[in-house]
Amino acid sequence: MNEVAATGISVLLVDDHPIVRQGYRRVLESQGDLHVVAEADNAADAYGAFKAHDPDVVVLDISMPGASGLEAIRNIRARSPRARILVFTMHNEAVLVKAAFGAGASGFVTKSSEPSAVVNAIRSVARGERAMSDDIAHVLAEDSLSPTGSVLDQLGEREIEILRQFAGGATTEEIAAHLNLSVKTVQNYHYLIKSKTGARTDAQLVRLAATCGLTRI
Amino acid sequence: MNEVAATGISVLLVDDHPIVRQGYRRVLESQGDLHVVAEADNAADAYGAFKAHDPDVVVLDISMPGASGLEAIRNIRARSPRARILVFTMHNEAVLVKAAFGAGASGFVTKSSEPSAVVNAIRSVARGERAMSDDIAHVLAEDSLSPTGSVLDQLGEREIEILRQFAGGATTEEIAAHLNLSVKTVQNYHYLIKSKTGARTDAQLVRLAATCGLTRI
DNA sequence: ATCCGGCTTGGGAAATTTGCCCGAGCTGCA
DNA sequence: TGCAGCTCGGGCAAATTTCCCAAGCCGGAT
Repeated sequence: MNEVAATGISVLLVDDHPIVRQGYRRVLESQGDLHVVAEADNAADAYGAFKAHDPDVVVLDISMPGASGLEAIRNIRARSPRARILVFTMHNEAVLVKAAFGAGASGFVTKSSEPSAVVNAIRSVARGERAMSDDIAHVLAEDSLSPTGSVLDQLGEREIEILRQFAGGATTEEIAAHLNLSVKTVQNYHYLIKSKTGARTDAQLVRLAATCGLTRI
Repeated sequence: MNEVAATGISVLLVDDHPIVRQGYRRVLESQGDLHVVAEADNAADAYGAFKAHDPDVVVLDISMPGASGLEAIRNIRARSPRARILVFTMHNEAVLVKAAFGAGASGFVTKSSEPSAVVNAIRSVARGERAMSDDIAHVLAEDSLSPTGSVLDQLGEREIEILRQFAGGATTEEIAAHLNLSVKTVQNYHYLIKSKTGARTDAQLVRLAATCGLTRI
């Protein structure tokens, strides 16, 4: 195994914007101990690049077209449980953070973070530690992170079905009719799902459902 | 007037993500003829920085918190009609592009563009030419041919901005705070957007925004 | 110059939904 | 047997949505 700790930390950059990758690359390389050994611009290529270069840390933006970034995390972790993945995105929704950690991410920093915070997060993740930026810690703190895995694992069958129909665009009445439930019960499930997943908005719920593959858009 | 053509092109960078600015700065500086003379992380500061440094080109991301990026473009152009503004964002929706040029932008390139395309666009804009990346030209071309305009064409600028933030997961209060509007007004827009687009559900609204490229999931 | 229409901004009030409490029946499991 | 969790719904105050309206502004048409 090539443990490159002595020579620095090798990084695989995954982001769909070329110039953004280019910028990150320069910022990271200027640190001295960080070396970008490969890049990928989509989730599908990410695992191939990971296999080919065995980087110490994968830095990836989960908001990419095509397959979900969460999928990429699961993909890499499933076959290489040692992989250290740092999610680096502009989103700071608790549901996404939990989903990312649930999928196997080692860290989560937002693009609002100072560059120094980002590079420190990379170093932390490379050492095997968990890392997150201050704003993420805040949203998670208010949310009381549950130690269970994927967000959907917290949901029962009924809850998932209602979430699917809701994210698909169905109204509360339609869902109630489809499932032969009272409107009140559907409303309660709606609320329950929100509190379980930490979504504070219907829109966040739809995004969650989409990132979990519950609905396609 | 300090025409700095002989010594290169001075650039003001406006983007709300520190590390992204840092990255752009390094990419641009490495070109030799491009010099980042100032940065701003929000629309409000952008004009101040513009006045203070009189850059040849303003490179700005229109998807920022606070006042809309379009607002910033109008702001700068209103007081300095000579200003050259290059919009640089991940969004590629035709309505946004048209709105940006309408507000006075000189160019529009997406973050999907190759770095070389971006720096060439900056040079073109500095020479007073109009510039846009290939993908933008493509969406504009298709848009002009399409008999059935996008659903988003029915929406005004404010409505689009609010839809984007809503679909991104922001609450009504957050949107109101971002745009300096009353909660009531945001609620009214929310309703207005629904009736205009025919969406009967928040979830449908999010899906609509996603299929129009207003938000990424 | 004037009017018309659309955008933007908000008020008001009724209708609906949310947020969060509760209990009850069911199942599986220890 | 008992506990835990899912499913289902009642209740009720608080918040939001829904829909109507008005006023200012601006651009285009007359």
